[in-house]
Amino acid sequence: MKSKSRGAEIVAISSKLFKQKGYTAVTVRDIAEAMGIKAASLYNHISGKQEILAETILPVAELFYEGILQIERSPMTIHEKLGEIIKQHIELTANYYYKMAALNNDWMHLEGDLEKFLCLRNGYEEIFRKIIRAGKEEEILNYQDEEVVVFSILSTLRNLYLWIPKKAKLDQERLTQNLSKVLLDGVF
Amino acid sequence: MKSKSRGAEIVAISSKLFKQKGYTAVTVRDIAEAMGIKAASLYNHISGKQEILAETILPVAELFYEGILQIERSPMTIHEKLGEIIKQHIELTANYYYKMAALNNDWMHLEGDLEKFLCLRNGYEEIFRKIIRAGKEEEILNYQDEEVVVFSILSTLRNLYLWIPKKAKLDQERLTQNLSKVLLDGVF
DNA sequence: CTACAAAACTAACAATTGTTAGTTATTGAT
DNA sequence: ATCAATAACTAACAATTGTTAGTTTTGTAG
Repeated sequence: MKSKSRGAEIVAISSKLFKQKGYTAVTVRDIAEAMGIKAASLYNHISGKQEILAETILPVAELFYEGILQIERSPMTIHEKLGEIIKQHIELTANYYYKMAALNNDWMHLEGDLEKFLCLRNGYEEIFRKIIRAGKEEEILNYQDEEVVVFSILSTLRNLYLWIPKKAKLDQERLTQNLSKVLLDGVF
Repeated sequence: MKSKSRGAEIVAISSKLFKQKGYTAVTVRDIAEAMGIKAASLYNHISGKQEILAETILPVAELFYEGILQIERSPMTIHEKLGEIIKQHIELTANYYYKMAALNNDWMHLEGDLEKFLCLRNGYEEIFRKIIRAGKEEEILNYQDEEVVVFSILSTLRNLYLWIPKKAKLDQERLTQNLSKVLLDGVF
């Protein structure tokens, strides 16, 4: 990334396009047109299409990982930790929902940084699972199958990017409360 | 689709590739190689790449829609209906998880049949929402925000395709019970 | 064995892809 | 006003894309 602000602009516009059609279906000419310049001019600011993808995905993946690390180490109760995890997902998704689409759907097209991404993703899931497990051991949570719980909560949180943009009206605090209630307490 | 069984083979193999990389990143030469033939030979059986995508997505989308129509019309309680919806998702996903990936991630690349797909998808969601709403009106379900409930349950069900292949050991009936419990009753 | 249909092949096409080279315009500090 | 850096441009490239035309192989029914 040669310049700073112009490069970030390219990443921002690209992630919008990635959300619509996916990384592979977006051409550098699409990106250039959305920027109002010619395709070749992009290369004054970026080293290639791959760099755009990496810059779209990795910084956000790192925010998620650092966030859950912080939560894990803090002296909160299990209940509070789960609430904070949900809150972090909502906050980060509200700030980066275009990039979240690539993070969810286009990570497999990372070339140089695929391994690093998988470390972050697996690390995140591991910590989340550890908290869910501790909840059962402390007899705070009650479930049959750990995998089902981890899968269903993470599925919902990872899909927030599809949904949050439409619900900007519902403020984040209320959404955090409502979603926590549904995910943790159920609806019956 | 000129022949029947060979065309279905192409669709089956293609959907496996679509799950790994997405429709756009899979070339007809990739598909041909996976079939053990040359790219041009595919065109003895299909009219084009688009037809493969449509044949991957639409039949399964129709199964989902017809299934939920059946459930809606049946004389079950709300509780039973929701259980049946979860069960249908698990069964169809277990049978078609490769195709489910395209249904979730590549539907926007449909050209001729995009509108038809969107009707099926929106119709499905509408019926599901109606059942959730009826549950509250009959004071069987208890939640703050209808949209949050619809979103979180459908997110989990739509992500099953990422997860069911690994859990073939856990039989479908037990999974249906466990998932229903987690989604509807929560974990606290 | 022959004949015919089904299904594979080779070769090529036009269009599109990401990227590079070389050049011109724009901008901001001295 | 000058100079250097920044950022745009035009033109072209090699590779890859989906697809077509024409030909040969394969398999099966008479």
